[in-house]
Amino acid sequence: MSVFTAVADPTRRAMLDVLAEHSRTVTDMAAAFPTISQPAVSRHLRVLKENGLVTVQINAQQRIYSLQPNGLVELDNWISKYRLFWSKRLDSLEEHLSKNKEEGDI
Amino acid sequence: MSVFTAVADPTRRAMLDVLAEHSRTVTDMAAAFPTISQPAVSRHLRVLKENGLVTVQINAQQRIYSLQPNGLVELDNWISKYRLFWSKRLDSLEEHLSKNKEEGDI
DNA sequence: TATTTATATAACAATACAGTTATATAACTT
DNA sequence: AAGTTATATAACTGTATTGTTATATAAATA
Repeated sequence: MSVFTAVADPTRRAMLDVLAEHSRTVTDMAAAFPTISQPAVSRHLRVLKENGLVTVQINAQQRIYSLQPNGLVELDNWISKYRLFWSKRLDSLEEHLSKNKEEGDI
Repeated sequence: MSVFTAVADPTRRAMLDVLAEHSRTVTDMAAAFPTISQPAVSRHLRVLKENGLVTVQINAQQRIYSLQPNGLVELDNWISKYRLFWSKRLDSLEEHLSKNKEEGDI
């Protein structure tokens, strides 16, 4: 699986959002996602871990999961190829707008 | 389906790469992806279109697909929330490195 | 030591996804 | 008009994904 697949799931994206606030144990995460079972939470966390999106610290029986956005850097690098395209598009829009500013005919 | 799911598929990401060079007809795209059938190509293009990643122009029987990275802007906005995190991490790494520069004990 | 707490894994069911072949649709060409 | 070209859709298959419940594992507590 890739980091693209990892963030394709809306529950996992929500989990990253929650972990962005602060690190949490599995039990805390399960409480934050009451619509799914604890095993489902555990498996989502495993996927996030396997893709470098979270790290785990052991504390007695607890596992404390923390955001670790390494995997997102990879995603960001991929997107950066395309960033050029939308800045181009915005440039030509701006150009168009400024050209037609006086004419009010956008 | 979301733009996250749209780019989760490696074939669709490759298609975006190809379209980033220049716009192409479905036949051209099918030629660029000889391992999958034309209907499969058509469906991938449909998914990309539904998620604002490509646009279509009609020319007789041909459909000319072009890169239209609107959907990627959405993805980029989502990531930007986390960009803060890895710049933080890099900052503390840099801090650590400069602190220990003279000591050679990274 | 027996019980409780915290988490992970196994086994399974339902759904989603990507691919296939066959075929429909629409426009151009002869 | 008949045939060809370009693309999309339908129907189906295999596999992946996500969820469930039951259970295993390991550490803390009584």
